[in-house]
Amino acid sequence: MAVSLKMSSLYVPTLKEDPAEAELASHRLLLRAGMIRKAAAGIYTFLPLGWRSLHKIEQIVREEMDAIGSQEMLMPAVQPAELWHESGRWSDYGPELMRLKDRHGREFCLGPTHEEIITATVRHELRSYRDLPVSLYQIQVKFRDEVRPRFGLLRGREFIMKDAYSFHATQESLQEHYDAMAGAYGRICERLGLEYRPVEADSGQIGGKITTEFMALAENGEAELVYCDCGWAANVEAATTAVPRHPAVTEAVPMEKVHTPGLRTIADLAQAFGVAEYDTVKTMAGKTAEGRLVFLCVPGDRELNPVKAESAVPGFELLEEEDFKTFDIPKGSLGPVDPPSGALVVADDSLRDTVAWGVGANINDYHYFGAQPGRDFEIDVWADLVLAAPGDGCPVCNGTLQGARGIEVSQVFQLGTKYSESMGATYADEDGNEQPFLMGCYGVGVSRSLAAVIEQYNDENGIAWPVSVAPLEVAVVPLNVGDDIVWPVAESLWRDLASAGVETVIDDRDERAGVKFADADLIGFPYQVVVGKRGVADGVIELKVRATGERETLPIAEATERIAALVAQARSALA
RNA sequence: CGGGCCGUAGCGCAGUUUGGUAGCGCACCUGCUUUGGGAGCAGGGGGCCGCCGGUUCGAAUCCGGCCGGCCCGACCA
Repeated sequence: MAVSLKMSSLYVPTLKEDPAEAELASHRLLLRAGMIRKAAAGIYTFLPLGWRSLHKIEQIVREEMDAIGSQEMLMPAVQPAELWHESGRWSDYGPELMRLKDRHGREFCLGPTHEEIITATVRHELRSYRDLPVSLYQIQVKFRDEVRPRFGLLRGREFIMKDAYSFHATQESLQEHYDAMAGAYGRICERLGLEYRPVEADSGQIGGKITTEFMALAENGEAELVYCDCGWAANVEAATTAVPRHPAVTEAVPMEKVHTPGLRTIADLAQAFGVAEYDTVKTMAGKTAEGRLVFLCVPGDRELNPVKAESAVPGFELLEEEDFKTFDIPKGSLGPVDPPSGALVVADDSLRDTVAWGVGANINDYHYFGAQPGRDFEIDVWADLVLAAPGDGCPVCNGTLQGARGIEVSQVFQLGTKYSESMGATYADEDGNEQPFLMGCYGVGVSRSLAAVIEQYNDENGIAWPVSVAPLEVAVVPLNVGDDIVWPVAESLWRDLASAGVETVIDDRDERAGVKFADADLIGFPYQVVVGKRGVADGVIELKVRATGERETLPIAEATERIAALVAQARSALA
């Protein structure tokens, strides 16, 4: 017997009008369909239907975790400050870490993630290489005090996450589990019905991390990514090898100084002189942690990737407005020729073969054309600096990259010994020597995934759930509740479907047909069974498939079997 | 943290410029009619106009402070 519910007694406060605060489809529809309500900025209550869908996502995650041998547990949401001091993150994490004190003045934080707790838990019990590997996970509420919560569940402060942590003696073992996790994450996305890409992700300030993000493709996604038909994909910030689409200028010409009054941008410059933007070179100014001035040269049509800039120049930061005054350099006319003394000049690898550069002259309102590296100026460091973009060549095959936006729904990480070393979590290896654990961590944004699904599955009428995440699978909609012919037919269909193992709700409210149809489409029940006078008189009901809008007339006698079969088929397609 | 905007009934909004004691639509309650795509008519209930202070005979409206929210950016990932 599966779930059978009555609309009349379900707490589903649907809204006819769009809430003013919601911009994105997922946010708007979660509110309108009565699935969530806001309690404070970035903090939401899950109402019964929202909770049902959320729970289904959790269950899928749980099954996939269990399938690769990770074990479920539960850690505290409130964590003592001492552990965060040990790892160094009490000071490193910044204001996103929500800190609080108990009545005795002891310091705690709300867990934004659980590396500290898990490492502290395990370090006393896992003593030998014989105990390894171990993989543990939990599904739990997390808190990050986001500067600017927005987009409903996509960027909340309180959110539900599955986080897993693994401990290994060898890199091979870590790699093996990491691969298993990545496989599980792919299956989770598939079972949620998400169109997704695993992408190479930002390796961050701490180099050498191996990490993959799973991106649900969405117009409104926060992340920009590039991908190729060959299967390679990357977050633009992390795409290490952008293969530019424009050839180098290989014909040397004399350097020429030109007056360029008022031309501050590459676009202005290119237009005024009738050249392409990629035939100029853009120079961005930044500084090192020590305050040394840095010039970064990229092709005129390209954006600088700040993440890459930082790996080329440790501690790199772009200049603020005041810095331009401090260094006394003309914003809009910067270039590598005669740079201010002491400045470090870095140029993008893609400019190596270009011999005629159109660059700023470091004199207000003047530029040089035809400047040649080695003849007219020197480059101190060559590095990969540009932000990858659609149209670039694929670094693995001969293809051309395409662009997309995505929502990061999950990420897998090889942490190495970062936490085990700082927190003294070691085991005895085969020779009896103490070694820090090799660790991996793996997160799935559960509540965020719910929003991501809706971003991909909605239309002008509401949500059109994939059956695996729908709060309920079938809605039986009797058009006239009081009718003594219609009602018994509807009620027995409802009971029979439930007996057949289908999650079914009956809309027993004394509402007009239009209201019921509108709510059913808004909430997005995948299959809607319309029972009306007209049909029942002919011995039939009407089945509507929410996703496609297709309608089919079925004899009452065959309806249960047919619908149960359709649901079963839809389930197995996402199993 | 910068820039823009907003807090008036459960929701969406008008009223604020020009001060005179609060209104519209939806929702809710009652009755009648209606009943296959968000019904019609009639009647009704619901407001510390975000909070505090000031100006004034009188403040939703003017002034100051605070709180909360939304959008863009910065930040974060």
